[in-house]
Amino acid sequence: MSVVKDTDCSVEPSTLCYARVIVTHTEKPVVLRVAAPVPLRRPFDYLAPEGRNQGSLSPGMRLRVPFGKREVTAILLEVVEEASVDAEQLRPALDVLDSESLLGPSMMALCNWSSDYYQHPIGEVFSAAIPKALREGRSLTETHWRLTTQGEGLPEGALSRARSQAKALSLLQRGEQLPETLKAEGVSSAVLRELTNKGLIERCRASAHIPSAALEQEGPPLGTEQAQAVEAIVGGSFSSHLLQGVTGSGKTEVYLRLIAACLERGEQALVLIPEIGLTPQTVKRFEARFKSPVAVLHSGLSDGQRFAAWQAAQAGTAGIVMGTRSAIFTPLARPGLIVVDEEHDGSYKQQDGFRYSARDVAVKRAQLEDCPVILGSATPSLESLENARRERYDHHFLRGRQGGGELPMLETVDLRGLHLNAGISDYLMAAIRDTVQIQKRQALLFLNRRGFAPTLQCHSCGWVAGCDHCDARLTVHMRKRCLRCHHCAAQRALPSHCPDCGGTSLLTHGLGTEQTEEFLRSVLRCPVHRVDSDAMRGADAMQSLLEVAHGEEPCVILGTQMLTKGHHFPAVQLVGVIDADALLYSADFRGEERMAQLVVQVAGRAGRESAGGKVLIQTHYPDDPLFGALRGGHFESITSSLLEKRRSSGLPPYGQLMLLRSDARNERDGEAFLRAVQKEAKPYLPSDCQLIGPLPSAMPRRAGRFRWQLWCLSASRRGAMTAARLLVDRAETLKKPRELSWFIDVDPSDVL
DNA sequence: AGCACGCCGACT
DNA sequence: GTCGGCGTGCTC
Repeated sequence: MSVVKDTDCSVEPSTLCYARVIVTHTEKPVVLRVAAPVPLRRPFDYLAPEGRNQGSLSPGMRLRVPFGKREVTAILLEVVEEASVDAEQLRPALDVLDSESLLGPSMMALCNWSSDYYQHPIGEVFSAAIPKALREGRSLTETHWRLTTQGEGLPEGALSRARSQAKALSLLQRGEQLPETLKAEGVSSAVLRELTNKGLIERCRASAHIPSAALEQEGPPLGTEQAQAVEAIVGGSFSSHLLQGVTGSGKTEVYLRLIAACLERGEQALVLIPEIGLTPQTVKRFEARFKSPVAVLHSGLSDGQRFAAWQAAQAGTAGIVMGTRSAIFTPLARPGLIVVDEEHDGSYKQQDGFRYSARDVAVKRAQLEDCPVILGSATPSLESLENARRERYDHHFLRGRQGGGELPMLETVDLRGLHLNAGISDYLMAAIRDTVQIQKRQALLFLNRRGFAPTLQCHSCGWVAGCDHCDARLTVHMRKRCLRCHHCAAQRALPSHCPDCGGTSLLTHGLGTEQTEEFLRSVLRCPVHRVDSDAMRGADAMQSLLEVAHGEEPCVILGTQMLTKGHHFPAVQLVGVIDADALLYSADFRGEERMAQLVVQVAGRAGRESAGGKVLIQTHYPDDPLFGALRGGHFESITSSLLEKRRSSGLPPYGQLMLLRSDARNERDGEAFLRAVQKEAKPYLPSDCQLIGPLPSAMPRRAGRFRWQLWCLSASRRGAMTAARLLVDRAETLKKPRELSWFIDVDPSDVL
């Protein structure tokens, strides 16, 4: 088995003679295969550090290793017998940073699977699973404080003259404590330092105590369907479930019951929620039910907060771990349940770097952890519906609304030939007036375009304000008196005359939330609130809006996509979709699916806690069968007809889609590169895969770069995987212009 | 991604 | 004569 011959060593530098020592002194050579924190798709092999016995090494430990001219923290993937490179090239690792694995076998398997499935560098996958502090080589911090043996031996009433110190000691007599807990009791860090100097207290790691399964409060009684769903899902081993229930049907209560059962088994629950759904209310509802601590993970946390929540999950001290997309890679000491709420939501797909779908990773993880996974939605994705149809998922329905609310009536307004004011027909206007003035309720209007107008044009010469860096028009923002590109950072002052002909008559075309807001303000006496990313800049803007929405005050709430994400609007009686057609015009093959989901989601905001809600959808195509189905409340018939279209075109979920995308300063480089990849890959492509393109993106130039894509559509998963590896391999080997970049997007959420 | 080495232009 | 521009190549 020895791969290093004696003769090799005589000509090698002294450090490499170490290799021979290891090889000749152990029965089997020990090679440590690691993931280095670099964007490379291959692992690196090392020798064990000097004077270290191999028995204590397990995958998921961090190693300090020499890497080129520098030192990095790498993750041990596996211990193998034979290196993938010549033994002379191996260098010994410098140190092992952990006494036990940070991740455990199932998380290691998940990371390896993700790296392979999404064809993303393994080192960057681990960056999603291990917090920055640990990746930078810091040790698993001793987060808690406890009494030393000397501290434990103190007599009753010791240090009574130092009041805070005595207070700290009495708290610690109950057991170890977090510094935050002590601080809340009035113990400062100065006090802790003094006690440390006296040798009475010390830092320690949290003992792996299992959090209490006790309830803070009982839940409401379950309806029949809820009880059936709970009954069917509850259990300890792998099973996957699609929980489909309209807004207000009580999906959350089903999750809460299942989490309670999970905690009772002494296990932890992982709950994923969409990006914008992570309101303090969501967390509060869970915290109000359980005594067990909830660890929260989202993008707004500092490194320290993230590390603390990660540790609580990993050590098992948090019973519930709740977070957005990236939380799916948080290790759990005793996983027992995974919930993906609003599984259709686009924010589960990461749109840059490591382009994973947290929903799909969640299903894989449940399988590896051997626990149940629930995907919940009022409007499931076609992928999940198809999985349910194929009986990969158990399909549970919640049809009734809790608390007696009825599903709102849905009506289309035929816009053809109608006079519009800021996009609003007289019919919709009358409904708004009736709602706020007569009924004294709230109206919610949806318009998926922010700004005042999407186009500015010169009336004299026809000039149109376009972005210098993108193939896009600049949006007029009246409030800030500027023109902005919604696709890059470009922004400039609103011109007073045409830059081409000097004409002073500049017209706006089209409609945005600012304009509709202005119009509504001018004709209505009640407050009009605009909810879009411009108006919701401040940290508490959303908070104060939600306070308004939860009040009884009649008002109009006008907003973009933001409105559809999980918020409760109990006093809303009328929902208006101002421009449903714009949603249908999408160049993406998921346009209709998105539009149907959006209408149903936005409709779900109406009359949630009152009877007789109404939904008006303005469109020029009221005869489209999609609207017919929406009017009839037949979401199922929409999805089955959309699935039929997907089947005939071989698109997901009937075929697997991957895009090789390129991005270059030069207009033609990307196309040439993708064409070369295609030519190289074609002879080796699995028979059930086809390459389409290269095609320019829907917006070919964006932020000064030209974007192209090569489609790969595969009939089988196996074929898709082979093709993905092939495409990436060819793209990596082919020489490319230096400033061209490329990436693969497996299961893209859009093809724009 | 870093971080080297490497070969061509304006400076104390 | 050197400081430094970023092109190219490698990391077990």
